[in-house]
Amino acid sequence: MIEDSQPVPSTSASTSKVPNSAASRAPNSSSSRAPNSRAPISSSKEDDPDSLVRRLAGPSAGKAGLATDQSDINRIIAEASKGSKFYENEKRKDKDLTERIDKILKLRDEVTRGVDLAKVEAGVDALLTELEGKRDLSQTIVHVDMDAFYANVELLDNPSLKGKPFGVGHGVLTTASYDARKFGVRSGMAGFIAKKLCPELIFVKNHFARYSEMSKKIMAVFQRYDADMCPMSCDEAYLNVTGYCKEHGITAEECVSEMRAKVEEETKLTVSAGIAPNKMLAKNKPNGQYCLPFEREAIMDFMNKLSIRKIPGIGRVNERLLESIGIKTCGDIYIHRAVVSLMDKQFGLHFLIQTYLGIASNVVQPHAREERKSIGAERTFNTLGDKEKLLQKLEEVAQELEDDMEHSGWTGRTVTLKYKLDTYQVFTRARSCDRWVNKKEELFKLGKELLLPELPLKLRLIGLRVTKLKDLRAEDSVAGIKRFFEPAKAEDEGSNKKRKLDGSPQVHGASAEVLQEAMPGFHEDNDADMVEYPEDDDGAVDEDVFTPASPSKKPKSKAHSSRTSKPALLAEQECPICGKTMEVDNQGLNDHIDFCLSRDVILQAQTEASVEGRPASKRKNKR
DNA sequence: GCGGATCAC
DNA sequence: TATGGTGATCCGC
Repeated sequence: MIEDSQPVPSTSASTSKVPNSAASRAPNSSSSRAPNSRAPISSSKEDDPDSLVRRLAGPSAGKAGLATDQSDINRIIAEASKGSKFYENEKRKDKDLTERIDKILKLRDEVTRGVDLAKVEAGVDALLTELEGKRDLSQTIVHVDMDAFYANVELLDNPSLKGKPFGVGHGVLTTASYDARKFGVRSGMAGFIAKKLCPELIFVKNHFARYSEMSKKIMAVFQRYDADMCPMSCDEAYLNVTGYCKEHGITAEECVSEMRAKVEEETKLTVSAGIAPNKMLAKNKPNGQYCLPFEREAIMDFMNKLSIRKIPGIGRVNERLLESIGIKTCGDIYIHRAVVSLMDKQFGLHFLIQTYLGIASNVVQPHAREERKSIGAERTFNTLGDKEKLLQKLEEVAQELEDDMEHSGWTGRTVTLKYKLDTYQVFTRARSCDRWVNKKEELFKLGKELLLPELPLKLRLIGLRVTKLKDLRAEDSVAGIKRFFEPAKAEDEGSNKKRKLDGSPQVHGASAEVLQEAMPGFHEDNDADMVEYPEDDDGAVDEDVFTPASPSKKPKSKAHSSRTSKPALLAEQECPICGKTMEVDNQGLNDHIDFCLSRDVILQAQTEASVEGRPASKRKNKR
């Protein structure tokens, strides 16, 4: 199996601005712009820069294939945002990034001056050959994800929504139905913006308990095809079906067709799948659906046209940085390999070359509990400036965190306070201590010590996170408890080592617990296209991903009328998630479960990057 | 060890 | 008229 390689792009640079200048030699190629769009006709010069308009469209905007007329939609979004603090913050970030790019370009000019690029390219070609030798086409990796998961579950439960544009979620949408997506409505979009794009838009509440229920069914199906399947969220997973196909004497396509049919049969929900020799290719669903020939040529050809933004680890920032040196597609990486090589620190040569070759990790393993690095809670609220009120928010967050840590069995040594100003700027303040912390009073006290010196501030978010974790369920509980009372010192790290690869079974933990832990966080994702998968590339259109917020706990709730319609049927019920018992009716229990699911749970997942190289990003930013 | 940044989901 | 939450990683100090 191939381990992913390295770091990725990153940034950094010196300062100042630079008139692009020579550049290596920007060959036209795809790096040049679409002829149409960029006419200098940008009438109003004080218009938002193109980069800002794109930024305001949200993280998902660039990721999906989206129609080419996206610019109109972006305009509307930018217009609706204008003047808000959110907008100003985005503008600031866009400006900072633009400056950062100027520095990079200047650095590039310095670094390439008088250099024999052909020679540099020759060196890269040697690396290329070396990496090519590591190509592994022996494994059959599948990436599956549900089509518009939340929206389709809602559709299942409320058929009258069929054919109508609707969004799931309140202030911010967790999902947009296909009919809403036609208007440019996306998950993660603020409700009022969505309404502007689509006045007819219907808002539907989230029903997390339902999604969880369906998710379990789906995952159970996937697991039949790969016991080591790795769930990435409630509607997405990677599988290695090499063994299954061999055992049953079937092809990957047959296997996946069958699996998809099973999911649909058992849940009435549809699932998209990509089959390829590694995770990156599978996720990009070559040809929209299904298989890409497991051959070097086909893979190289596919990669050549693939937008750099589709590569995991390349987000909006890295996309712009790479674009600034002429790299928009993976094929462009080769064209500009000399510059990438000379600026390895900034861009990550190894990672990019691997990406160009279409080589990535093909290791699929579920995430182990002991890989967890942190646990936290945070809450957004209407801007507050009053000290007492802020402390109250902090206390609430501390309580939530305690509940979570207790429920999941963790304690830790370092507490980090996070706060967001009303300007949307984010800051963190941390403190490590000598004892293990997981109780509300401790969390609150430490948080307070970190927050008070910063006041006065006007905040819109407060969060707490604990790191340097110790697993209170590791080993036998006796040792775990014993340690809890011992002074926190570096030695114990044993519990956090990865013992996952030694084949030992998943330690113990109640089966219910294990199941819960395996349940990934919730978020809606991907556009899975509203169409059939086109023949040509550009088939699959991954869009964005949005993890739902916890249910808004209306702090104000004046005229709350809930009392008026309290149904009968009250009964002592136990929440399957947190175990708490309460006297409620079914609706009440459901609401509580929704609450639990939305804030609690949370996958241990995610740690995959540390196991297989990740394309992380390294940036380097001053200030 | 801390703080800022970027990213995935 | 209200632009999320959880977790990870990397870099520079």
